[in-house]
Amino acid sequence: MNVTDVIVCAINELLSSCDGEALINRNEFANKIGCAPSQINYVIGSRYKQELGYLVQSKRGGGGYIKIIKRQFKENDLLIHIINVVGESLDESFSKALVNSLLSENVISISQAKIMLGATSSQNFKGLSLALECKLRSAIFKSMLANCF
Amino acid sequence: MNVTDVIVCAINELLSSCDGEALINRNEFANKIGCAPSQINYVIGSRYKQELGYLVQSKRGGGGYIKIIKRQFKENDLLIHIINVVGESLDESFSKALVNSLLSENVISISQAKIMLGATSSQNFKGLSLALECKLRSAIFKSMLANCF
DNA sequence: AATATAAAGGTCAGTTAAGGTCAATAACTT
DNA sequence: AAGTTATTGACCTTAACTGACCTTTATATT
Repeated sequence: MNVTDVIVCAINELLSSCDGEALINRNEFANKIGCAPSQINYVIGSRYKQELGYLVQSKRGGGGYIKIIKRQFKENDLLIHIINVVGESLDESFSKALVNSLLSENVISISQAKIMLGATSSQNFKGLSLALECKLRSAIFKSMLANCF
Repeated sequence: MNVTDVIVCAINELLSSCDGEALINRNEFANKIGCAPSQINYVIGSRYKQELGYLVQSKRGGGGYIKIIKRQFKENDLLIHIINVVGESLDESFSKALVNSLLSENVISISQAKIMLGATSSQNFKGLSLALECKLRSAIFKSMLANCF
């Protein structure tokens, strides 16, 4: 069994015993497992992605922590589906279309839609290459959806 | 819970029980909390900034005090204030503080706040320089606010 | 009135305590 | 052999906290 798997097990156990919220101190946790602290980041980055329904929050400095939250999506599987449909790149017109379709299906409200359109507007990315713009838009779009519910 | 959080709680309690005005004697207050007097300044400086809608007044010498006043914004004034306050660069922690401030003043709803937090999360900007990240966040943040109403 | 002293609050650099990133390497898989 | 996944450590950023020293103000003394 990989160290990575051990970490995954430990986090999952925390998640299920703590109502979907695992709160850890990175150093202490790494020490208990017996690995480098940075491996905790590797595991979180590779196994607890947004598209899998997880949210990760953290704070540095004194009293710092990492929090992993498992989302209950229920009937909003549509969200997961859309998050998966959006790959690593998203252009403005497709992003607009997605927002409009979410709106017309009443998954999001008009005010939410407006914010999303603002966030993904190409105006925000002036000066960047198109490839970078689309990559960022994809990350931002998925992040908004994942955080939204 | 950090000492800083204890101080924040104590100040917030004073603010809400005293009609938006917290009046303290620094030494006495620090003594009650159990910290160095200068930590009070640290907390005020980092949590009760003018940009977040607070005014801080103080007097030294005998009978000295520190007064923290929570500004009351009318309607869209807070919105205007925030758009003005955000320059060409915005780091994650300040952006979070601004969103929370909009939320607590009921200028935006919780679901709007979540979308904004998702859109401005540093996770979206991995691989970029800090300077570019903050520049983009500023553009996105202002764009969301501008579209929002 | 001028001066000295005491009683506040302010500042800032330095310390400690976290978590984040990334490139290099090792260990699997196919 | 090539490609993917795991693992690490050196270096970075952020946050909390403190104490030595500074400035301001009020009050007591001469």
